[in-house]
Amino acid sequence: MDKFDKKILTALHENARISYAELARRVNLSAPAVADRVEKLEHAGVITGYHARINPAKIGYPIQGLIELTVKHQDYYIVMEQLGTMPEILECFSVTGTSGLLLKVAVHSMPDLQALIARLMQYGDTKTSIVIDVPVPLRMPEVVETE
Amino acid sequence: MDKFDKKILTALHENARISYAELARRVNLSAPAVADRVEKLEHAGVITGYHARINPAKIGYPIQGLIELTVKHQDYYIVMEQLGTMPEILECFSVTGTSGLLLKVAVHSMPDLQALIARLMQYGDTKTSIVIDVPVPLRMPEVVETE
DNA sequence: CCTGAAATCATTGGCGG
DNA sequence: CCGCCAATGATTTCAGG
Repeated sequence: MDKFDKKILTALHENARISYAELARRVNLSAPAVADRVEKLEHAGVITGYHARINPAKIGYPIQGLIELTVKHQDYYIVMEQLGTMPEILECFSVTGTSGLLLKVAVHSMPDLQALIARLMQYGDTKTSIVIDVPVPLRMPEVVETE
Repeated sequence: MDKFDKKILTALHENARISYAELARRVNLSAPAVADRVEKLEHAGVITGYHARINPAKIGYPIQGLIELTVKHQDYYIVMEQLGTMPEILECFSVTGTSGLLLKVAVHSMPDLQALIARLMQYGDTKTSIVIDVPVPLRMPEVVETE
């Protein structure tokens, strides 16, 4: 993980669709060299994917929420299975503390949010917040050069 | 937003680095046609970016946390400014409820987490959870076809 | 939205540090 | 091991229909 890898990660985090040729120009290496490094970063698990970021509000999901779900321990695996079947759930974190799970969700309407909460309440207590704004949209940790 | 746009969004969410040629094959359109549609989706704000997903644990940030920050109202804009200067903060949501802000953070070590919390406590009460696992890594809302 | 041509890019193999 | 160069095949892009 040197300064080249650092620049590669930064550039691909900023725009994952740039060509190897363009990436090569930005980091001052040849295209085969950067392609090689990118492949190594993928294989090492540093880069785990490339994703288009889609604005939920523009495709019919104007309401985003965060739901803390306090699951009874014996239901944990049943819940995890169920979460996979609910398309409104965009992301899920298993966390320490009483709640156990934090879900990021997007829904069409308030009644839909209510229905989702009702469904989740089968598995434990819920505490819901509505997302008003996302002031820091997405950032990458500062890469620490090694070796 | 028809079935072609839906397929385009799904494919680019799954892998943002595929070529227009490959995308064209998957949706049964020509490469110029898909390139045109993608540009329109970007310009319409449906696609807001393409990002490499980087595993924080592999670049020196093994600990991820979620911090609820209850900001005193008069400090809100000062806090927002400060958050932009803290590289450990990966994402920030402004939410309803008492806490007001939810921060997703990644740090090198527990002492670093403690230091970050200490810094944030200047601006309000904090409640920190450690992320144990991310069972649903990232999903896209189901696209609803219109027109 | 498609086709087709020209420019650009990706990918491979071989060479040199 | 790592990166560069060169050549081939694929892709992007633009024109015209």
